[in-house]
Parts: sequence; structure tokens; C-alpha cells
Amino acid sequence: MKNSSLRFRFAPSPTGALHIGGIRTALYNYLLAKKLGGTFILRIEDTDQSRYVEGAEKYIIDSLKWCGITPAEGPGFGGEFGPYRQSERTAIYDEYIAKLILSGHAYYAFDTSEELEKYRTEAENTSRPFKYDSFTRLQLNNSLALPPETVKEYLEKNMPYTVRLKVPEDESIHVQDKIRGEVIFHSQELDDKVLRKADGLPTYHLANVVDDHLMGISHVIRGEEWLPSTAHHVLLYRAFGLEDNMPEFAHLPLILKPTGNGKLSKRDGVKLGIPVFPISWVGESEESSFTGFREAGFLPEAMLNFLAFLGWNPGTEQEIFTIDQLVEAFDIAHIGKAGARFDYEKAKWFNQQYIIHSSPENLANLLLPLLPEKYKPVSQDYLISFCKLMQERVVTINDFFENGYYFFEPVHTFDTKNIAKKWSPALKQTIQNLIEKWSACSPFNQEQIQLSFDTFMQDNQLKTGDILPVFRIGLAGTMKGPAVFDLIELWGMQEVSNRMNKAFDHFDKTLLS
RNA sequence: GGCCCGUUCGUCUAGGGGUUAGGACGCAGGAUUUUCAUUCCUGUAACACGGGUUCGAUUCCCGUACGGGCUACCA
Repeated sequence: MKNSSLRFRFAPSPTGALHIGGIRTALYNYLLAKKLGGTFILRIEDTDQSRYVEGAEKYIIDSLKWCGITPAEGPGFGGEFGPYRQSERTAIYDEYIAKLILSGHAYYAFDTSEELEKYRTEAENTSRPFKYDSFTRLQLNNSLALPPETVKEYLEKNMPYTVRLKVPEDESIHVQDKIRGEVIFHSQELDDKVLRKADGLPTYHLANVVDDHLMGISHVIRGEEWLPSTAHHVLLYRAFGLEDNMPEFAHLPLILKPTGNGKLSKRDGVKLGIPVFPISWVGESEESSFTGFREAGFLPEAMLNFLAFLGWNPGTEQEIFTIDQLVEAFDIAHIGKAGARFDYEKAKWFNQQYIIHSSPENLANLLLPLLPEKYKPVSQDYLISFCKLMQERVVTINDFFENGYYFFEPVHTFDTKNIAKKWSPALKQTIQNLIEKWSACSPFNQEQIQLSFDTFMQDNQLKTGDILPVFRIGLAGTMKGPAVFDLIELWGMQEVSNRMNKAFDHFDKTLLS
């Protein structure tokens, strides 16, 4: 079902870490491309050299790779429509800008940033704020207002200039948005956007339109913050004579802050102690470094599932979707219009569900490289058993070690208050007897251990509640965790005996004073 | 300020002219469990407001309020 005419792009700027809003945009593009048999493309929009951040492009690619939504075309991924970095395409943009000037759709402007800034502050408190548009451009320093000789002279003297779009005076611009329907803008409201900056590089608007066209992009799916400037983009397509071949537009609702007002921002993560990035970003200082979902112990599939539902739903009551199922179910029609608040609790729930439904083997493979070095080495089988016992008791991957460290090293904290009333040195002999009885279990498994325990309790007229909690604390140090009999089966009697003997000393010391 | 977009439980959302307004997270209670967790059950809680249109509006239209975005030689 390959359809080479359906091309979707994710076009981030390498200005630092990319938060999950960007990942969601990438995901939606990827999902649609896969579903429709189209192509998912990565384009790096690095036209602002002042905001360029070293390593940001690598971060974007690493993030996409971790998520498993890798582009079929892009820098480092090949493709016939490259280069895929805008900074490597300046000659192309110049060509298109020249066309626009020739056809009268764009003009040279010699006003400096300082001058424009001055106009703006002067008009700040008036009823009509300064805007570079059809009302003001004839009073400004540009090739529309200046005599041709002066323009020629300026150009020959290499005077710095920008190129601006000549927005028509009185036109309605109709944007067809797949999510919002028809959105109408009036050209009087639009300013003459800069197309080419004084440094010779294009602005987003020009590069974006040229590249989408040249790269054969059929669908532009991006955040809602781009909706207002889409009017300019339509004007550009029109100026190039490409209006009939414009891509389809879909503007996604924004992801909002977990609390408070506004859209989700980079700072929100550290402020609330939650990840808002896919993977960690190491900045120059601590303030500019962030942790990610990966470091917080999330499975990429779970994060993606969570993200997919922030602004989209399948129209059914199913919530857990594999990537393949998302590809199958995804559609633009079910994308919402309103901003969606980021809900970390829900994200954790998705992750928990994914861990519970993963195979222990799979989890063991994930955990193996994360095993702290101080832990004694363990076999693959042991790790698998550990995962089987713990997977219903964790929310993140990190919880495995946080809650289950005692599978790999001696108990370091005994939560003895739960057995304070039960403990007496006399119990030691009872426990020794029980351990001896267990040693005879054959086969040595959880069922037999349980059976043996039950008869022992009956024979000695003891209650489960008197003995088992002592074992729990003795073996694991905590009241929380897997069934005691499962631990015993996994560890064997020698280990159990060692642990209990160590615990006895501790119990005596802390509980008998 | 101007322009554009939006508004269903606290949160993510389904729905759509006549419904007991459905699900999920969270929270609360209960069952199961030697603990914790899982699982299951129950409960909690919403159509922003005001006008129309209509026999009937949460659903359609218009206002208002509120929220969001844009308003740079940033993307």
C-alpha cells in the first residue's frame, strides 16, 4: 500500500531539547504516514543561527530513535529530496526569493532592526501599533518607496537588506484546516513578513513553504501556534503559482501546563519534578539540564500511547494501544480542537499497564544494562524471576531496583515496627524448625512450601499472622512486596536461613530494649 | 490592544436536537490477597453563561465570559 504522493514531515528547530509536544507532533505525522502508506520525513529547520544549539539535532534524532518513530528521509537517513537541513539549502531559497522579487510579490527593505524597534515603541500606546504593512510600507525605507536608482545604489553598496513579502491590500485568505475547517484571514491584518533576513538566511515562512513544495509534502501537521501564519504561507504559495498544489494543513491543539496557565514549557518539568522531555538533555548548567521519560523509567511505547491520547482518541473505549494498533486506529477526524493539559498521573498509569503486560523476559532484557554495579551478578533466569515477581508492583522501570534492591544485596533497612508486637526470641526456634521442615520440601516450589507451612502452623497451633510478617521483614525488610513463599522458592533455604539469622540479631537489638 | 482558535466530571475524553450524558486517570469505599500491588465491584463528579432557532437544545446560530495561540530580521 505504498503511496509515494503522501508525504509527512516533522520539522523541528535545533534550538535545544525538544519537549513532548514536539514528540507528539512527530508521532501524529508518523502515524498518519504509516497508516496511509506514505513517507515520514525529518527536516531540520536551522535557519536561525543565533538560536542554534550544538547537539540539538542529535538530541532530536536520538529521541525519535528511542521512541521508535524513525524517519524514512532526513539528515543521516537518506532520501532523494535533500539536503534536509535548511542551512544547506540557502542557494535554493535565494532562487525562490529572486522569483518573488521579479514577480513583484516581494521587495527589498533597508530599514534596520533599530529603526523598526523605534517605530514600535513610538506607536506602543497608540490605538494603532506599528506594523510593516500596506499602510506603512510606502513611508518606509524599501524598494517600493525609494526611487529605483537609490535602490540600485544601496544594493551596489552592499547595504544590508531584508526581503519582505508584499501582502496584498484587501483580500480574504481562506485556509482549509483538516481539524478546524475553514479559517478566514484578512490581508489588512497581515504584516509584510520578512522572507530573507539581513544575514542572507531565509525565515521560517519562506523556507518552510519552499521546502514543503520541493520535498513533495502532502500534509502539514504542526502545532496550533502556526495557524495565524498559515495565511502568509498561503499567500506565498499563491505568489509562486502553487496554490492549487498546496499541502493539506492540520493544526494540532497545544499541550498545556499540568497546573497554571499557558502551554507546556521546558521549565515546567523541573518546577514540578516531572519529566516533560523524552530523554535527558545535558545543558551547560544544572538549570539548563533536564531529565526525560526514559530516565524516569518509562517505556517508549507507554509514553507514546499516553502522548497519542493527548488530543486524540480512537472513538472507542480502548486505551492501551501498541504502535501498530495506533497506526491502524489513528485518524485526523478524531483529533481534538482544544488544548490538552499534561497529566503525569495518567502517564504513569500507562507505563504501569505496559510493564504489567510485558513478558518477564522482555523486562529482564531491559533491566540487565541498568543493574547497578554494586549488585552481585545474577543469572538471566534469576532476573526473569525477579521481573515476574515485581512487575505488578512497580510503576516505572526504576521502581524495580528501588523497591526490589533486596533481590541483589542484603536488606539494609528493616521496617520492624510492623512486627514489634509479634517478636520474641522464642520465635527463633519456631522459625528454625519451620526452615528445617521446608528444607525437606520436594519438589521445592511455592505450592509445597505453602502446604508445608500450613501443616506446620496447624501442628503448632500458630497463626499465619504471627509468623509470616516476621519472615517478610526478615527476608525483605519491608511489608511491601511479593509473596513470601515466592521469595523462598526463588532464593532456596540456604539464603533464607542466612537472611533470617541476620535479621534475628537486628530484631533482638531493636525490639528488645 | 488587534487578529485567530477553543470551552462536556479535578484531568484526558465519547457523544450529539429527545441519552439514566458513556469510558479512562485520580480520589473514596468494598471484595480477593499472609503484606504491598494487581484484578474485580461500587461510589464521586461535567455539558461556562445569556439570548435566539425549535414541540424540544448539552448538541445548531449569535453574543458574553473564560482559556489558548499569534502579533520579531524566533521557530
